[in-house]
Amino acid sequence: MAEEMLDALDRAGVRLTGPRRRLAALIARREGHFTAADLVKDVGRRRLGIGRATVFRLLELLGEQGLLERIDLPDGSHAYIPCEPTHHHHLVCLECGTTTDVGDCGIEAVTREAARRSGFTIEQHRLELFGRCPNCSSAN
Amino acid sequence: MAEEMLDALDRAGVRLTGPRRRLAALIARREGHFTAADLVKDVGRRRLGIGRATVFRLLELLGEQGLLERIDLPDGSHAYIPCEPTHHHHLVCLECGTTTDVGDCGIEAVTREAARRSGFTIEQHRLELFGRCPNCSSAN
DNA sequence: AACACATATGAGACAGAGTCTCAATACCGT
DNA sequence: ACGGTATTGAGACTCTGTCTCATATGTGTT
Ligand SMILES: [Zn+2]
Ligand SMILES: [Zn+2]
Ligand SMILES: [Zn+2]
Ligand SMILES: [Zn+2]
Repeated sequence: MAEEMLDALDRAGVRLTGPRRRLAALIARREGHFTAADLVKDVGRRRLGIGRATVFRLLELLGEQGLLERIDLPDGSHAYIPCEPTHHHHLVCLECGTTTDVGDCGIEAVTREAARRSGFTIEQHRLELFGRCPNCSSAN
Repeated sequence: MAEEMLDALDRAGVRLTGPRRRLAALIARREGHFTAADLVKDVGRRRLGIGRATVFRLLELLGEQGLLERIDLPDGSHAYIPCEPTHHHHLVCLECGTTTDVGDCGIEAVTREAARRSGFTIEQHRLELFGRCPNCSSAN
């Protein structure tokens, strides 16, 4: 998982620096979604001495490579999800943060229909599903 | 449109104060989506002397009443759209900001299918469609 | 292995969004 | 008109994210 990110960075032609390697490892060991602040806290806790700016820079880079997707939680804050670089959507557990990928399942048909009705040209869409994962559902 | 908001506020049991009336009027005359900062700027331009905090407080109130929906633009910033309080989704023009409502068009089926596959209990979802409105499409 | 130079880094300043507190004010039922 | 309570504006504050710039570190070349 960390290797995957580093490979992608290499392919993208950027340098494989120490901070980037350490951050990739931190991201790889996280579960579910996380915020930039979470990562910064991890860095602090392990005294890695990596600057805040560097964390944000890497998040942006990985986002561009499609390995991280930024979602907007219902409370308005931003979170990241490690991701395959193909188009798909996310199911986010509001309790434990676990996420699952969801294939398009017919969304394309919905956007086509919306385009037809409205006359808009649709260029991108964002679908986020929130709820409880099987674990958290049963352990109510 | 402004009346609609004021009625809803009245029904919600909050006071119909001067600042709220003036803000409702400002919101009513906006077109397309707008940010909190846009509203604050409007207030400043017209020297209405309404504090920033009051603007945010009203946006939250109207959101709770379902008359305003907060969306997350592709660049990560938040914007508001005046809205009917029934569940639906938005088509946002990336060029001029125009928005159009879209009924569910089959989204429910998509969420049901996603729930079945993943075992999640889905509680809410957010679908945002971005593109160009008929005007902006033709005037390329 | 050392070099040269572009890229990346950390610190901290900065800008913007949104929240909070609190004394002063304005609404609204009586 | 009055009184109690909800609301207000000001400004402090917190948090997110960006920017700058002097320094450090990769990396292709020798
Ligand atoms: Zn994904
Ligand atoms: Zn869960
Ligand atoms: Zn709407
Ligand atoms: Zn348009």
